[in-house]
Amino acid sequence: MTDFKKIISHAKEYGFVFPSSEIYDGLSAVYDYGQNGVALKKNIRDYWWKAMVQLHHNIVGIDAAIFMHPTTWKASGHVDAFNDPLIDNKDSKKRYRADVLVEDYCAKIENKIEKEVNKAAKRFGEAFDPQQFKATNPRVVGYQEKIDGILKRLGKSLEAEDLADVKALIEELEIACPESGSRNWTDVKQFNLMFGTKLGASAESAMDLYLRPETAQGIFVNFLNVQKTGRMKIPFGIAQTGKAFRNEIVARQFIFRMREFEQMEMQFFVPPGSQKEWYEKWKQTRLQWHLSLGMGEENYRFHDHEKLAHYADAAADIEFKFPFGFKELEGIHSRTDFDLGSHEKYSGKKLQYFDPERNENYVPYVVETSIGLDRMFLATLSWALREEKLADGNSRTVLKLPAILAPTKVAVLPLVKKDGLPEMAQNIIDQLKWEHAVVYDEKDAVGRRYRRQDALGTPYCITVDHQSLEDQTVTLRDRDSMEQERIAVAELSSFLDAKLNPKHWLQKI
RNA sequence: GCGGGAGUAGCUCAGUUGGUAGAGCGUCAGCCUUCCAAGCUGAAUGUCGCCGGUUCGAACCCGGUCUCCCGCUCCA
Repeated sequence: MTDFKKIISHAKEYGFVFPSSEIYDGLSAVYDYGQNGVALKKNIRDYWWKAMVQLHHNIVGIDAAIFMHPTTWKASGHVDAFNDPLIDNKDSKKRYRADVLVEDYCAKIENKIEKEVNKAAKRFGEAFDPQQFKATNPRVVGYQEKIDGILKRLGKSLEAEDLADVKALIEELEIACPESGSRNWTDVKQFNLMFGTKLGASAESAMDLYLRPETAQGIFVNFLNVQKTGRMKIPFGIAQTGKAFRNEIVARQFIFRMREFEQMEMQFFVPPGSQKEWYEKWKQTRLQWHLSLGMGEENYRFHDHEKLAHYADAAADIEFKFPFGFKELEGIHSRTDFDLGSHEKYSGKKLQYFDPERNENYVPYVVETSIGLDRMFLATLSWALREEKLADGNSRTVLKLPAILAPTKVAVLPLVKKDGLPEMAQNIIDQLKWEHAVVYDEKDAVGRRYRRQDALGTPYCITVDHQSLEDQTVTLRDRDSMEQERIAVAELSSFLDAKLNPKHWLQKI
């Protein structure tokens, strides 16, 4: 069994992640978080929120709706960039954008026109008028009419979403696969990476909406609301966590690429010209956040984008070493003024900031940090899961989650379930539960209960024995070292605080 | 989307030339009272992914379909 399969079955067996709607055979690339998974996920989210919002005086949070005005996605570029008519060649197995194939075909005809024009220019010499030649030469006119006809028909078909006609066009023009020369095409399919839905109860009055493909736009459209009501001064940031939806053609690798996923994003607004500096700063700050969890410096690396998205002037990923290799975990993008500028254009509203230091208005530049919460969850889980060989020859399955993220922090175990030990254990739980996630277990030998907690990632176990009744001390067992120490019940709270208070973790950033 | 592999108990997997299902671990109850999973007794849990076909009879053969895994492809 591969490591990755082990992680998936461990996630299911111990209540972290279940396939969605499993009793109906599941739903492709959709997963549910179980009782332990939801706690781990929430702890990751909280840790991020504390680091980003609570610890930065100039970063505030919002929670924007998943539904947004449809024009949002025109402005963001998603309607164009996320919406492609695709066609596959059955022989070469290559996939192309159908409209690009047709446009390339037209470009070839245009080359022919150019050749005719060049030939004529040579023939007629100085007196040659290319415009007149193009308008009168019957061959060139014929070419041009053909191009116009094709593009008009293509435009019409795409507008009407008549994909059958797009295919018919490709067949009529006898367009062949550039790679194989084959004309054996599949039907044209519209791949819209955004999920569509309807707002409004009756069909006539309904409005076409999309589920947001990224949370960032909810921040951009609220830029002025937050800036004004929060009296925010640039540079400042707006943070948000929430679900986003992408209709991925291929969604794979467990929760790594899902169609419904959760992002943790922060958009940082800076004066034009300073974006490079802030981009570098946030790259380092975000890496430090990851390193503070102690999952090994060697498991992270930066990957700078060479091909930039339409909105960016610089972009890098923080990649993590997943069981299937280094993959993107978080993106740091310098988004320029693209988004705010575009929303200005489409909305007709000014999205500018008056900078008292510069004494001028401008559209701020944006540096974005965007981390996939589900990916972070997978990174943590896959890093933490170990099959450990012990000195005595036995082995154990242990989830070495960073203690700050563990779903359960402490298990309290009576050594035996009589003689008043369960009662004392319950008393300890009643003391600790106000601060920490605590569980009780009295079933089976204590060694077995330790191993159960290991598999769930619980960092500490407290065992109550007969001596505890006499002197109010208990055994404290550490998940990672498996070492035990005797500690007074009265000291438990301060011990746990020293280990589990987020302060001690966040100070490492 | 293409190619390969796989779906049997919560998990990992057996299941003979077709004769209506098993193991280990886990779970639950009880006994034992034990500080690192392995003591004892008992119990629950399966339309063998789903639909159809062949057959007297299908977990097994055939067709379809769904889901998952790996590789390609794609990835604003």
